[in-house]
Amino acid sequence: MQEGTFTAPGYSGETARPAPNVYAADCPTRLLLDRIADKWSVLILTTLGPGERRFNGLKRHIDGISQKMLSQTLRSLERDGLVQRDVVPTVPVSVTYAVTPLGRELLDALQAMIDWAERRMGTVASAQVAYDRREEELSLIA
Amino acid sequence: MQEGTFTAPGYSGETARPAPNVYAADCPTRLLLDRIADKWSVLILTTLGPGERRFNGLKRHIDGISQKMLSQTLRSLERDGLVQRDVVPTVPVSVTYAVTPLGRELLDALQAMIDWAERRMGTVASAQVAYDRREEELSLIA
DNA sequence: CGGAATCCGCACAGATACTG
DNA sequence: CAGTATCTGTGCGGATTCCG
Repeated sequence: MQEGTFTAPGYSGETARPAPNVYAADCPTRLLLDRIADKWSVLILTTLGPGERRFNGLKRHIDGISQKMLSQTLRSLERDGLVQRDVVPTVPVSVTYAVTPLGRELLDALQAMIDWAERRMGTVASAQVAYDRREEELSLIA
Repeated sequence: MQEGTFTAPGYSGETARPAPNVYAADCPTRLLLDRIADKWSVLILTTLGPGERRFNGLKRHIDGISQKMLSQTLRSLERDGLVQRDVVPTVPVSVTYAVTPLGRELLDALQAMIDWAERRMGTVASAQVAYDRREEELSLIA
């Protein structure tokens, strides 16, 4: 087994405890975030959105990803049923990846977030500049 | 300054290079993911969704978050213009956090993803079990 | 109450080399 | 082409302590 395998936090030793609150650590949103709130998962999904791609095709398209992280994240997505891996036994072997129907659903659900990023990341960048400038001024007083 | 300040990757030494492709490292989606694709940002935003909260109120509601990460992530969200911090000079001082209009927009955009998690994380969990069982069988053959 | 400062482990991510 | 194996380091995130 390779080092990082994206295992769930796994609250195993929970034998009849207070159970803090229901929003808690096992709410669906947190479980989802634990899986796709990383640097590459969403990028891979969106890249596969228009159609299937091969390993090195993905690697070329997603600038800066290492083959290790690509391989690792693809396996995680495959395990979660979001991506399907198909091996075509040519010589040399050719492997294609595609989003599953479940992955397509998630991709659709993520689209609003992606659209927001296109529209608003400029505003966010401005907010940062303004914030940093205020901080700068405050530190000059002291 | 505290240790982690969520600075951008910062491609500084890029003096006239090939510039791989346009999807690249500075597309809006990646910039957004670099900021909110962490363990706590989305959780804090959704917790602030219904209305403003105080520091320890947030800490109590988000099970498992440490003071450091709460403080750090709140500052990051404030810097990005997504969350507003208000200090009420009572004794002792009371500080409230609320989503800004920009943060509200993002929250709305994230809602589809959250809804999907509610509906489908069960399916994802099943897919994992099935995947792990297949892997188990394969390793038994070898 | 609402943090800041410090210490520290370990998981994650990158680089490199090798394989079928 | 499509990966795995191994080494290494950085920084994320937790625990603890202290402060206005």
